[in-house]
Amino acid sequence: MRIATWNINSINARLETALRWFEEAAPDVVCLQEIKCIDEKFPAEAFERLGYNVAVHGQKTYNGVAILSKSPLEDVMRGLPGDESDEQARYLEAVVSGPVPVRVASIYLPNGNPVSTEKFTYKLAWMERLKARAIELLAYEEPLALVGDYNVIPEPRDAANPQAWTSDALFQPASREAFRALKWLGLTEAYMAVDGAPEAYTFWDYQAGAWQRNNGIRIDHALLSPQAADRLKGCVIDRHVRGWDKPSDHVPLIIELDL
DNA sequence: ATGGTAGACCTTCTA
Repeated sequence: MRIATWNINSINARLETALRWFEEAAPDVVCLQEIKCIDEKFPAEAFERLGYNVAVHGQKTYNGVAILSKSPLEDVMRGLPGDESDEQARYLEAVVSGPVPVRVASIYLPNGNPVSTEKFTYKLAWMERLKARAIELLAYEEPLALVGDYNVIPEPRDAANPQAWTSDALFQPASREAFRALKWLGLTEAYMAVDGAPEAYTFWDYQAGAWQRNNGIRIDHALLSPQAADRLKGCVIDRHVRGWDKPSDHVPLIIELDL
């Protein structure tokens, strides 16, 4: 089973690009972030025609996440627990049914810039809530994949020009520590776990010719429970999609699980 | 030191 995560940067502005990739890659499950629309405006029919079941947690203008799956989705949960006042649509969780069910979460972790504002404290608080949810889910001792745009550059090797990110929320020591703390719970980062783990990026800014200069960062990640990591067969970044017409600034990250 | 791009939407915010 192949599970992908992709920050699509508006599903409606990107529908043609998205469908092109779905037909090319034929993934079993796709977690989308930054759909930038309310549930009613998600083009679900276009994906249902390709055989996908659709779960959406949308929001007007900003954020918004979705899960698309060829096999039925059960136990759908919208929103990250831990703060009733949080209205940002950044977390959607569901169980992909099958002989070996897999729980999947589509995560759009807050960007957190600028660092000296409440946006950064919100980011860190959100990561703390994600950690609490991960502790609950790990207790099930089942295959679990927490995938998405984490907005964290884990290590200097994950940026073409790490110096340029030192004052950015994505590369703050506190952000990186919180990401490491998630992994220390017993989650395996899929991309780093596969043989080789070549230096590669998942995001290139639209500005200043970042793609042409390969000035990218690796901020989209897949964290796996031990029961999922045991079944990990591969993890690839679909880099070429960034060179298409009307690209998202992110590209898909795909994990393959032997279920 | 600044500007460079993209999307939603109404004018500026977010990234």
